[in-house]
Parts: sequence; C-alpha cells; structure tokens
Amino acid sequence: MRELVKAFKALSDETRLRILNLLLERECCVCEVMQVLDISESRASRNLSFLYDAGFLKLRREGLWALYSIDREGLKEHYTDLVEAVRKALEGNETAIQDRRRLRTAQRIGPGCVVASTN
Amino acid sequence: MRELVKAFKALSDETRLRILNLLLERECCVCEVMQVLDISESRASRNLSFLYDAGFLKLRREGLWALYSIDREGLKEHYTDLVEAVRKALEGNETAIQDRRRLRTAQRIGPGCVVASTN
DNA sequence: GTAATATATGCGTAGTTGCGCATATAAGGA
DNA sequence: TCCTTATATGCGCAACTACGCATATATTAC
Repeated sequence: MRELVKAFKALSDETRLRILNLLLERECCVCEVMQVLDISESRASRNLSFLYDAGFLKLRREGLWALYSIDREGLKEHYTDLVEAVRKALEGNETAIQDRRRLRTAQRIGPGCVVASTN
Repeated sequence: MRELVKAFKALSDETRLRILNLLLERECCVCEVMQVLDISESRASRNLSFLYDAGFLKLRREGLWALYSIDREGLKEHYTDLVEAVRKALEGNETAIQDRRRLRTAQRIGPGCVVASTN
C-alpha cells in the first residue's frame, strides 16, 4: 500500500507529469529536461530522482550525462497501467504536446547540453 | 493537466485508497466507511468528499444516508484506467483484503448505521 | 593537477495536506 | 416544534512538499 501511495504521489505533480511525458517520447538527460521544460536544473534533477525512487525510471550514465528513461521491462504491472493511463490522459493536452514537440528537435550535442530549439 | 494532477493527488493517500477499495466492492455510506476502516467520521467524510470532488465518485442520498459509489458510467476513460490499476494493485494486499472482508458482512441496519461485524 | 561541465544535494522557506475536535447542517420521527 | 441521527465543515496545528539558491560531487579534457 505504501508503495502504491508513493507511486501516486510521484504522479501527483505537474512537473513530474510533464517529465514523464517527455520520457514517453524518449530517454533524456537532466539538462534536456531542464531546457525543454524551461525549469531549473535543480528542479529537473529532483523530480527525475523522485520518479526514479518511486520505481518508474531506470538510469544509465554516459560520461557526464545521467540518462533517465521509463523502465518498461522492469516496471511492475500496475506501474505499467499507470504510465499508460498518463500517456492516454495527456494525448490531447496542449502543454504536453508542445513539450514533446520541443524534445523532438532536441539534440545532446555537447557543452551545455544545448537543446537545438533556438533554430 | 490540473485535473490529472488532482486525480493522482486523490489517490496518493492511504485512507483514500482504502476507501476506493471498499467502493470497488459496493456502494457505501460515510458511517460504513467510518466503521469498516475504523476511522473518525470526519476523516471518512472528508476523504469521500475528496474522491468525489476529484471526479471518481457519484453520490446519492437516501434519508439520512449519503451513499457514495464509483461512478463507472460517468468516469472519463483515464479515470477508469486508474481505478482499474488500483484494483489490480490491491488484489494481493492484506489490508485491502481485510477491509473488504469486513465490509462484506456489513449491513446498513438502522440507527447508528451499525456494521454487523461484531458477530 | 586544474578547469570545465553535468548532476546531486544541503538548507531555508512558503505553501499544501491530513486530521482531530467542535460545531453546523440536513433529514426523519414523534 | 423538538429531539435524534448522519453527515458536512470551520478551525487550528503538525507534518509534508516543491523549489530557489548555493554548494558538493562526479566525470572528462588538457
């Protein structure tokens, strides 16, 4: 029960829902989340960490980058249900659509992890 | 997005999950929830109200009783997904099983809305 | 080793949440 | 109308949460 509460708590925040929305698109590093969602690095890192601790994400490191993604293989069934529910719920959501749009044109291209959205 | 956050918030509390678990069994009045879960009337009422306001429940009145139930026909699709996810997640949960067990032997039998669980 | 870069985390603060206690409100019966 | 019963709600308080700011930690390149 405590675990389920934790999972719902993880999802009961807009910032974290928007992050999960990005990760439904593809794996991201902290600085990509930071820039795409236009939030502070600290805020991005903490919320990614929160989702990770709740059991939704997996983490791999590549050089300086911490890459988070949805742990589709490792998720317990009801977590999968929750992620799917979020995906469906955000399908027509304008903010979510714009966030994903920006991520699609983003690239992890080096120093400062610049999101190529200034183009 | 705000609505989705509200839905997850509604589910991110143990008391409310336990209430929803009862309502998965059947319609309940405040005093049944109060007694089955062994919580105060105030706590039962508020949490039922929270779930109702979040859009999960429907309410009908019968005399002194306020009867809450899961609004299966009126639920938006992703709400249905969430409720289903809760149901599955609580399937093997001991607390949830015991709560439902007690509710099964309960009856709305009059003054004080006594739950026939002393038998 | 030093400097630059990406991320994690300590600390403080404002806002939110859950709930006990008391009381208000609504409904039914005499 | 008054009394009883079921429920809703005001109020206060302790605990929790989200986040900005600053700094610590980890990694890489020179």
